[in-house]
Amino acid sequence: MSKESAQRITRQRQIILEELRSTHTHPTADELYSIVRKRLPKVSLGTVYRNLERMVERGDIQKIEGCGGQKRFDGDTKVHYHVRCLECGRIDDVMIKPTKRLEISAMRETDYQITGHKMLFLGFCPKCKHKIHANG
Amino acid sequence: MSKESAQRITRQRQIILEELRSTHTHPTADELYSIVRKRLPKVSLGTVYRNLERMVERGDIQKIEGCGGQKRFDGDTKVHYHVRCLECGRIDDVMIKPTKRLEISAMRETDYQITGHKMLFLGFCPKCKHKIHANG
DNA sequence: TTCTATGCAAAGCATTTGCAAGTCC
DNA sequence: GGACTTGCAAATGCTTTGCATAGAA
Repeated sequence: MSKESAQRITRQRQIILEELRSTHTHPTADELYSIVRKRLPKVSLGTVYRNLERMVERGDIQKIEGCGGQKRFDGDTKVHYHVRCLECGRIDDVMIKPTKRLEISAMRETDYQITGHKMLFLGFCPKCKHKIHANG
Repeated sequence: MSKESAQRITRQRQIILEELRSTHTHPTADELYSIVRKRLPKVSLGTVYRNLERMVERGDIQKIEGCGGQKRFDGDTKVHYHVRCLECGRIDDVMIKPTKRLEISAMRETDYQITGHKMLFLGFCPKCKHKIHANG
């Protein structure tokens, strides 16, 4: 029951992963679908969703939630943080080394067994922060 | 354009806020709707959604994203963290004092102007952590 | 009275799913 | 050949919205 069925390397799966890994824009399933379709015009959106979900489960990619309606995906498996621009919605990586210290404090506080954490910084990106100041 | 129109204190709005503040379960809009309906049987789900959204904008409550399909809400306006049980989905508060230190590091790293952050711990709640060990 | 808020129902959007056909091993 | 995947389209689930009516100020 806990054994997963074998994985097959399909052309769709390869290209989806390849394209996700070669971008830094943290695309939505929909955006990635557009990208992949340039190489695989007949691919379906369902296939993109199914594969992304599976890759997340296997730990091959990361899912970023809490960025508005659509989920976003990140092909970088290194554990790292993200930042979202409150003005334009853009997501960037924050290559701070995540700290176990906070998890230990949280574990003491809650009696949970804590296995990880997700951090999302909020603010204004280099382009938008000037706009904001001009209006302020 | 940045001036908001006046707010009216309706019975619906009052009760929605009251009920959200008096629970610690971080309910979804839907769950809160069920609760509110006990006191206001004719309230509509749309009203619950509209009011929650407005309260979030005004900073009267917090929205918790990244916990699966539905958004969750927290009537506690004190800044604090959350933890989600990977087994049963339960959300609890983590009353760690959020640190500005990480925001400062992130600001250096990214050239964003960072105004805040959201942290979600992941793990197993006191009830579920025993189950997991039993199977492990 | 005036303008915001509500209830209801329909619409919208992202995501998931069923199924027959296709493909990998 | 058999099991896993895909494409297609319909279905699902959460949330938003339009509109006439009700209600707060």
